[in-house]
Amino acid sequence: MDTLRYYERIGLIEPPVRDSGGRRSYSEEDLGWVGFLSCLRMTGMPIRLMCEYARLRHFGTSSATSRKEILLEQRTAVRERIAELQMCLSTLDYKIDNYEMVERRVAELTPLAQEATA
Amino acid sequence: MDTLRYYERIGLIEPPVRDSGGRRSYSEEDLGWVGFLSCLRMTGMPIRLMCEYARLRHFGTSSATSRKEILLEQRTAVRERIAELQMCLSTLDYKIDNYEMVERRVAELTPLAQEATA
DNA sequence: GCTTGACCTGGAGCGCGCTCCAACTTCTAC
DNA sequence: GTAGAAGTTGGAGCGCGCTCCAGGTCAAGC
Repeated sequence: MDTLRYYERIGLIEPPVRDSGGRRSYSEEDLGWVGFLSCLRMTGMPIRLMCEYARLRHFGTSSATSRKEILLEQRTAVRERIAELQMCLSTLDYKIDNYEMVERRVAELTPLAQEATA
Repeated sequence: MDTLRYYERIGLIEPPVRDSGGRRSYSEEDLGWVGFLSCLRMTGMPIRLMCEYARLRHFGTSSATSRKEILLEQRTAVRERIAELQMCLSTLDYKIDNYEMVERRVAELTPLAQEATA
């Protein structure tokens, strides 16, 4: 909510129509756009670039190529990010395995320790 | 570099030994740890949690389980993040396809437009 | 009529993760 | 020996993306 107003302020979304009481009333189209925006945000696209994309929208099909360009770059970035995360994932797997080995070793020693303190 | 000093200040890495001139000289072990830290950062783990993890390291094997716990949670988070990114990826694919269709449609119309202005 | 609660406004504040600064020392090359 | 690069320090500053605040307006329920 605060975020929507923030997006509106920075020109990321068009001011929606208001109801009789002056409240914002988002159309289906607005909501679709907001949904796409949050998708872009999730991919880590900086707000600034999203603003650029939003600005281009006003020019209709004549800006289609520029907008596609932005999305293509973002897609590449996302793919790289996924690859990066998968690398990290295998590092995590390795570390976790290590800890499990440590735990098993400790489990082997514990009964002895218990005897010693018995 | 500034980042390493920052990490040192907040206790994420141990102060490394210094050379004769007072400069930091990171051991292989230091570097390994730093490497793992940047892996964790890449996964989006907040610094605060990394500090907690670093703190636990001091207790040796007795903290193995807690540390494993942290890594397990992070692994889950990373997997979810990857899934999320893949969702976004297909949205991007869809949008990009759309733009390509728009371009093709424009390409079909352009020759006519050229004739019109000729 | 009156409370309550959700929304409105402009603007300030915040948490994160660095990143830069000025002033200083130290090593390196010429 | 001297200039310049590359480190050192504590501390301030910054960009991002919200998020909260005080004070006001409006609509609905009792």
